[in-house]
Amino acid sequence: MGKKRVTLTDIANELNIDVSTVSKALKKHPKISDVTIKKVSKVARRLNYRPNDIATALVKGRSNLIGVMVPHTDENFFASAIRGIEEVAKKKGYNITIFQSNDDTSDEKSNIETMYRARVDGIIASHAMETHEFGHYQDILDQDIPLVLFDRFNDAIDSDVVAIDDFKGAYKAVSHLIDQGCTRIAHIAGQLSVHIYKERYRGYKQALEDHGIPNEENLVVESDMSLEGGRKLTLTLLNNRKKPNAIFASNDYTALGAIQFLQESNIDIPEEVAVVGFSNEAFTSYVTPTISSIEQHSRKMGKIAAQHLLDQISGSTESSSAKRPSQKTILTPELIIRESSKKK
Amino acid sequence: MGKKRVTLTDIANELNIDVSTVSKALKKHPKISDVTIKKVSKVARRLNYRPNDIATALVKGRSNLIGVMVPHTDENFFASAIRGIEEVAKKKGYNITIFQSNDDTSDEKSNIETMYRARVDGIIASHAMETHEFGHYQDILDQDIPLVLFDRFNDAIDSDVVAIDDFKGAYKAVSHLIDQGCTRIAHIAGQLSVHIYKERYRGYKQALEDHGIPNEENLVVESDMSLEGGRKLTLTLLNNRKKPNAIFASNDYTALGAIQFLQESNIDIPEEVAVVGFSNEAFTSYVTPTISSIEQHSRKMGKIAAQHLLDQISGSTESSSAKRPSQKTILTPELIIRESSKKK
DNA sequence: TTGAAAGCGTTACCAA
DNA sequence: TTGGTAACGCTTTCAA
Repeated sequence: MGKKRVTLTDIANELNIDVSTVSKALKKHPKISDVTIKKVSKVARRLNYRPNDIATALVKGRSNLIGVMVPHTDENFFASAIRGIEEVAKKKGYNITIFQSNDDTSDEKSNIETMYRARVDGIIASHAMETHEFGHYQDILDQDIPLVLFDRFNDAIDSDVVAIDDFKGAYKAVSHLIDQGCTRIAHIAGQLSVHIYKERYRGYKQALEDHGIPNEENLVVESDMSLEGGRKLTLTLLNNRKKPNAIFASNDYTALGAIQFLQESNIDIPEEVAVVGFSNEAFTSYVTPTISSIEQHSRKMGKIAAQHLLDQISGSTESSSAKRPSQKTILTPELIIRESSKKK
Repeated sequence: MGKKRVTLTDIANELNIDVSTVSKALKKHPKISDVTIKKVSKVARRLNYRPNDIATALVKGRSNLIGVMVPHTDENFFASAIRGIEEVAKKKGYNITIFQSNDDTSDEKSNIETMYRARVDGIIASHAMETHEFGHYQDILDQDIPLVLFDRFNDAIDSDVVAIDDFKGAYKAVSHLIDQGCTRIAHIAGQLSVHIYKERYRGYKQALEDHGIPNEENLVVESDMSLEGGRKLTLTLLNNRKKPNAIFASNDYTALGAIQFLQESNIDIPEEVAVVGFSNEAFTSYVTPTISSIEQHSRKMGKIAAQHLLDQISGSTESSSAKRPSQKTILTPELIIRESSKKK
């Protein structure tokens, strides 16, 4: 049996005063005399009293808990977003509890259910890759539970959003390759049913068009975003009659796969084929050659998401009848140029 | 104002029956008639009722929450340990809430305070690097709150422990280098005041001794565990009159720094200097040359830690008067041989 | 099979 | 300045 914890009642009994007095004394309520405050805090310290936040949450109707759900906690991007969220939330006295969907819609639903039951004060989420129906997110909004979607979101849900401009990121990457003199630029895309990958593909096409380079269908391949996928698809691309002289990959793992395959084929990087990835994973600056990539500002994204959520929470506490319009923050991605695309 | 949530009372009023009946009906208590159960669940579904876990926690005295504290959530090792913890905990209906100490003892203390106030049912933690006084952990034990320390622990605290055998890991790494014919093996150590780094140093020395290789003081340097530190100290090591022909680094970042410096100095790896790191970070298999390292089984560590904690929790529920002795699980690390140390 | 009431640990309101 | 009491939403025990 867990040890019996010290309660306000214990302190009250010890001093022969009322619990309500103890409660007020501990929070230095102005109507309580200094002597009482002193007495109470002394006993509280002696008994090693710690408030029971669960009881407080029940009466206040607030848990001071923020639910955070991401596809995978151990992916660099999400881990650092979570870190950003935590920094901001903690400063305001909120704790966070973390859930992962494993990119599985039914896990996602059950996580939302759990958060709801735990009466979190708000939810920050990045939805599962395979989620295409967003009723469970709409339910959150319908319950007036503050919600912020980050990185992955969907226009069907009118919530706050923090994301980067994937279109612009891709546009920058491809324009840079064109600057370097590349003329036949291939694209290893992600599943085009997914918003962010579609946007990256759009940015790729737009950049080509704006620079008067024709868009060739067989220079675009769709991958599963794995390193192995990057290798295989690079082989496919090199089998083209007219080989590409650059590859823009939708993430860094496929970019790395491409680079490995090119190296094994004795193709010079970046002179014969230049490569740019996406996400700026830590390893891009460790490998040889270092890989040019797009920085997504994950930590900052997390911070902003938390900020939006806290705004909503404090907004909903006030009885402002007007409904606050949802906030959409789209960050500008940054191109980091490294060896894999910088020609002499 | 957040929307008013549906409660048991709402359902009871709707049906003109008592809350207690509703409560029992919803959990299909055997003494409640099937008709009532049907009626109740129908209304519950219609009103979209969700139990308030906070209220339940208050009356049951259990929060179903596990507190997890690590130095940094965005470090690969910890992120994947957390993932392991979550998998196991969730299966048993526990949620986890995550805290990071930022390797700062005062953050660590305040996190413990918060967890205590939140009435977590148990704590899994890896202590801050700079923590050398463990009273705040002892407090947890004194309150009979289940505690498991993982990876970083201290003998001053008699808690459950899950860790790897750092001594053995280092021993394996160094023995492997000797097998490869290396005779002058340097060691880039971590702060030797920290248990795990001290153990790795011990393993290093023991391996040398067991193979009849003299231990030379100036082949051992202490680093801050950063990539940059690895580079600088490799320079120091190469300045020795008799240069080393192998380096055993206490983590993968310093190993990578060493490799970069060796490459820039046109020293062949592994023929002239072989390198082994520690932790088996993902990037070790991406870089050139791939880096030999020691796998620490972080995910598994997390799973076992959670298992130990759940054992403690269920043990403390039973009124078994006998105090359960603390469980120490020491995993055996695994040597992963890659290009940086495998000679032809 | 159902109901009534007490209680979990706090807070908040009104009365003393 | 302090005390009493109801209330938060649920579970549990005992009575009906």
